[in-house]
Amino acid sequence: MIEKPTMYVITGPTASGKSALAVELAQRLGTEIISADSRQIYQGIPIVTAMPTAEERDAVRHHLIDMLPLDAYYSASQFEEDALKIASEVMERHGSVVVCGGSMMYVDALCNGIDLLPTVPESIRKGLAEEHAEKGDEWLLAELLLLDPEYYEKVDKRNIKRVFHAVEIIRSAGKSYTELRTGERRVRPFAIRKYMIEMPREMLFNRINSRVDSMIAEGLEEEARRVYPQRALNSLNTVGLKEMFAMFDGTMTREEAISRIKKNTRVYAKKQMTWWARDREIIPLCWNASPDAFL
RNA sequence: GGUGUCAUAGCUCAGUUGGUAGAGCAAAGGACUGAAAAUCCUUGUGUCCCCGGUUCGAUUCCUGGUGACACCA
Repeated sequence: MIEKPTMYVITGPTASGKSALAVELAQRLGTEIISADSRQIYQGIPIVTAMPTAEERDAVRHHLIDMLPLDAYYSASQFEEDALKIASEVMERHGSVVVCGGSMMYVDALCNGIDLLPTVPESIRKGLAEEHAEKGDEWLLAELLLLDPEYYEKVDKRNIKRVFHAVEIIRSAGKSYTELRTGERRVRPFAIRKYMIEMPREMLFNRINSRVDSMIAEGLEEEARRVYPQRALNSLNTVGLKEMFAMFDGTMTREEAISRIKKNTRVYAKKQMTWWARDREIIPLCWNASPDAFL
């Protein structure tokens, strides 16, 4: 019996040391890295996203980073498709692949699959946005109740972004969202070992704070200023940039902006920990574990 | 040394015409299936500085103390 190829997934809260560990592991396995990061995939924002360094990228080949223009639309589903394709190529070459990233939904989409929904045409999204702006949340909720009463019951009605999304999906597909949302898990033709780096919270928060300070020292402000004209883009709705934009707009002092970045990064790290806390397949990994722990 | 003001949640402060208290920030917990570093939800017991007094009852009023600040010497 031939051993199945293995995908090693390294997740963990931001600033827990995923990238360095992934590089070490990939070197030991003689394989490549696929990034699962919804912001590192974009070009032009290497500082705020803590992109792998030139040395790391020279040492190990990285996929799905630094490749999309900021205005490109991307999603967890597209990530699933792209990452799967690359993963099978890499596994064919090397027998294994390392996935590294902190975007929770991307990791889940790759490991378990995500429902096949229609891509929403720009015209439908825009049209709905205009209608929503004009008629308000109540109207949008009524629209969902009409189109899909079952999902209407389930959805968090105060999270209007979700309501909006359901309606645009229904309009694009001509089917109810409930029909499309099967939640089915896909079985992958390879083994998956999913790890999460664990670190005492105080230590993690200290690392986050000092990482923000070094981002500032490396020129976060200049990076933010360069992309400021495009600030409405989703790719730039990101911790570290939105606070800088507020500073440029004069609604925040420099000092406030920096401490907000630290705070919001801490909140983000907590969100990641909450997400993976209910993942039964995740294997906790002590922050100072050596790559031997995997083999 | 004298006079005045203040002392309430980790921080900044509000408030109780005497019936043991609440905002912002900080912090904590959670949701999540095609925007996810997004989006959304929930959580405030604290010797109301200390000792006494008045009162059925004091964090609130009064005496004294301690500390901070301001002004006068």
